[in-house]
Amino acid sequence: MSETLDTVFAALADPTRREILRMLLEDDMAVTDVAEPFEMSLAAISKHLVILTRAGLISQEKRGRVKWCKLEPDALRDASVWMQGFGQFEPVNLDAFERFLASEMPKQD
Amino acid sequence: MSETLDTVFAALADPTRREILRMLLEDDMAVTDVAEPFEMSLAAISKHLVILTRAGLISQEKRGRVKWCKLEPDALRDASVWMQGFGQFEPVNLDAFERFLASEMPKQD
DNA sequence: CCCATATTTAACCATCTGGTTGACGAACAT
DNA sequence: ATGTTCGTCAACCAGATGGTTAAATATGGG
Repeated sequence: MSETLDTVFAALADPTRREILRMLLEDDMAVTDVAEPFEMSLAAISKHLVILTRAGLISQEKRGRVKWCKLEPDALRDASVWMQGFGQFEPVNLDAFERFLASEMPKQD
Repeated sequence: MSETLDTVFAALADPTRREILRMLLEDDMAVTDVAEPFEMSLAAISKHLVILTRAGLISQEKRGRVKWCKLEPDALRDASVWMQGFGQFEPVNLDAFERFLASEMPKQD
């Protein structure tokens, strides 16, 4: 059903990949620049970027020789929604959903 | 840094474990009852429960022969906070919410 | 064309994962 | 005491994961 959650959560389960996402939060980056602060090969980083891309968490666009990596935070939405379902512990009934909705609605911007 | 995020996200990256959490949202359950709806061995479910326990997402308490599993939704807080750092995706829209609802419904076909 | 830069691919390796079956221990019931 | 139910443990397996190095594939610049 939601293979997306599988791949998103799996992608987030690695500290290197979370750090990459954090870096991309500041700005788009070329693959080489993403790799620079890590003490691992460029090939390893390239693999991590593939995993992040397949999870939809980043997108990559090639301009010339350089492939730019861009954060795609929308991909976190489903996962975030799933997790927030557990924030309202207690019942799983519609009341909880309504409270959830009510608490989210005003923040529409 | 936070090994916790590793284990929490890794625990969430499996559909069986997410379904177990969903079941526990309704009520505490014995291990055997957790395993019942799944088409896999009790031993396999037992392993999944260990992973969820180590991630802090559930707790287990033995009363007599029966080991009860209890959801610990607080463990999701750190992960949730981390994700909200990417909060460019503004809150939850109804579309996403409907998907959440659907995921909470008992499986059909 | 030749060379350097940017990135991926290929082959390999060690370890982790998710599943199996079967044996085991612990707690109850009769 | 014997057996049954509950759950874990041990050994095993196939496949995924995270890393390596070395070769290959663009692309851009003298």
